[in-house]
Amino acid sequence: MVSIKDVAKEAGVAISTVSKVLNHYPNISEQTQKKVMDAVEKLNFVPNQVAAALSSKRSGRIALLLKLNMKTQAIDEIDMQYISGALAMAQEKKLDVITVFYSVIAEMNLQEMIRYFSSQSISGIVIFGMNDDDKVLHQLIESQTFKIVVVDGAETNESTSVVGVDHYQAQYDVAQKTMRENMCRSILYIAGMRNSYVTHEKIRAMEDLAKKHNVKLLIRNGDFSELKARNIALRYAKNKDIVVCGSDLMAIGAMKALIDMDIFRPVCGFDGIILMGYVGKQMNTVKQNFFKVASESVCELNRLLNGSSGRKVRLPYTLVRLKYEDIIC
Amino acid sequence: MVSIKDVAKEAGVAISTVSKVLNHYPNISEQTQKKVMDAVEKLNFVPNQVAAALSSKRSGRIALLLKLNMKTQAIDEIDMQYISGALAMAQEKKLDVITVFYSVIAEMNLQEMIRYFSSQSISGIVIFGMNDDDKVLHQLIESQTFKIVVVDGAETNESTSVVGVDHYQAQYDVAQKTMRENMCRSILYIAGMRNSYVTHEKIRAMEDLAKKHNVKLLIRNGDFSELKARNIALRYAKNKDIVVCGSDLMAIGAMKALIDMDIFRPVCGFDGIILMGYVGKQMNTVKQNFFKVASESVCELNRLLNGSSGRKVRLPYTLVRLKYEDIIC
DNA sequence: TTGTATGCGTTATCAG
DNA sequence: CTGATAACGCATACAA
Repeated sequence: MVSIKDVAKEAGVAISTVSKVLNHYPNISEQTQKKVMDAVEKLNFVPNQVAAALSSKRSGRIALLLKLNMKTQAIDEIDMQYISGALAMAQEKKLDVITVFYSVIAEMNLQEMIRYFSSQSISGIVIFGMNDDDKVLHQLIESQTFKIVVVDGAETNESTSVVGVDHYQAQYDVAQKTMRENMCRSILYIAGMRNSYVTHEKIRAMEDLAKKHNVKLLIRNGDFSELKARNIALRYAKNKDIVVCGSDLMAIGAMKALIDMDIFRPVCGFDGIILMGYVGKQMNTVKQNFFKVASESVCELNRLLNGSSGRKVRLPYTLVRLKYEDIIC
Repeated sequence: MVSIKDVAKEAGVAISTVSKVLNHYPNISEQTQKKVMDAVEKLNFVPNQVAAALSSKRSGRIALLLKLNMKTQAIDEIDMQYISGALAMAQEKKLDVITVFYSVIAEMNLQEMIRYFSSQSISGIVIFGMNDDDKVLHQLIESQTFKIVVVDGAETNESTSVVGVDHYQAQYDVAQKTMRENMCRSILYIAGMRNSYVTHEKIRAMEDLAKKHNVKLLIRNGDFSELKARNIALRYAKNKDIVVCGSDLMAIGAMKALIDMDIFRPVCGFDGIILMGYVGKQMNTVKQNFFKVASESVCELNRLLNGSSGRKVRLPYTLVRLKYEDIIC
């Protein structure tokens, strides 16, 4: 393996000089800079990130924390977009990435969790799909031991940012659009996980919308489950005018239920996943760019790592209807 | 951060002794062993893997090489299963994992690729979805620079294993089952990527099957694309008795085409992805356990890392039909 | 502007 | 059986 030492020898300079050139230190003469870069080029040298991390203490290693649902592929689609978006930006920012599933850390207390990440030289974490009742994670955030970006999260602090679309506004928009396209005096809203931050936001949006337009609103809890949404729709959809769902997967469950009941109600979803194209019926939905969400999260994390302080980053969304023709390729 | 030095001081022994205890060296007295373990416990010490990797050169870091398809969610499902299976086993075997997409290394030559992985202290690689014409990857395998497991691959060598189901037999079985369930004198086979190893196997199976049962066989290339399969079905399915596809996604494309043409032909797929449950029509397919494939691959890689030599590992499969009721949850 | 020396946390090689 | 001590590859304060 070719090391910085070889480069130094080849270029006829000291190791530290090579290091400085590579890390863009100021006060290096054009000449030595060129000598070093030539040697790097010639030897095809790539710095050993592990050694660099050890030496500098500032590892450049970040963790992606994902909540994996082993049964529902819609989640797979979103998680894959998250992963690829994150990796793309990580590569650009030269960050080393490890992927961790909630199941791995589920049983840990705060100290164990800190040790777990520390032992891996992690300095930043992107948390996807966090809930209110992930108590230890909240403690982890409050401890400010690591720089953290929470996707679709709520609170920020000095070393914690949140990134995501405005779920309140998006839910409001898509539901209002669906209302306006149809005669609507009453809405069935099938909400996501009760303890999820985005669910609070979305319910708030629906309540405000219902109040503004003076329509009846029935809220039921679908827990992001296709099956639960199906059962809720079977039970309550009949005497409502439209069905609004907190996720596409639940919208699909509800729509399938309506088809089985042989009645029609407009259904709208949330997320814009490809699976929507396979269902046969078109629905309004909010298209989030999960790739972008993740890449922006890593970008933001990188900023935190470089000393900036936590903040809230809002990403755009669009309202769409997905047809089979749109998604086949 | 508590280091091995702190443990040594606490236990009243030398650093090297602590290291030996931790790495289960022989010839350590019960007594010091206990002293060290007590100190480890008390200080809540977890070894720094980064430093260990640097020092030992044998990193315990492995890379997952995935071919990401940004448009088709079916692939997402499979890739997610791969990732989670791999991570699960990696955790068990205490291996550090990084995830790499083909796009990252696509343009590299052999030397650059070796440097890339070396610089990350990678010692083993699991390659998913490799094709015949990934020339540089073949060189990488031949170079035996790293321990490698190729999922659904062909050749092995001293430091390379292959893991996967028997695609020949599986394709044979599912097609034969579908044939027997229907009057069948002619088959349309929509094959996967031309340059993929599994495609060769599957085509061979179909040819043998057709010969044995003395039925007509038309083979067309669908490249694992839902759209291409659709077009092929539109064009050729009408005067064939059954349609056999090299992947579920193509089976879905073909089935949708048949529905559009308003004719019925039995279609069978391959993979057993959840999306099959959403299509409305049931089809025979081969269910692979992708989670298991990946976890077994990592397990096998671990064995290679520990000095065993390359071999071929066969995993089981089952024939199934997926209904919406099976996949909703 | 460049080079020297030290340390990061661990493993590994020797003496003892 | 245990303990110094030299690497591992790189970053960085400090000296020149």
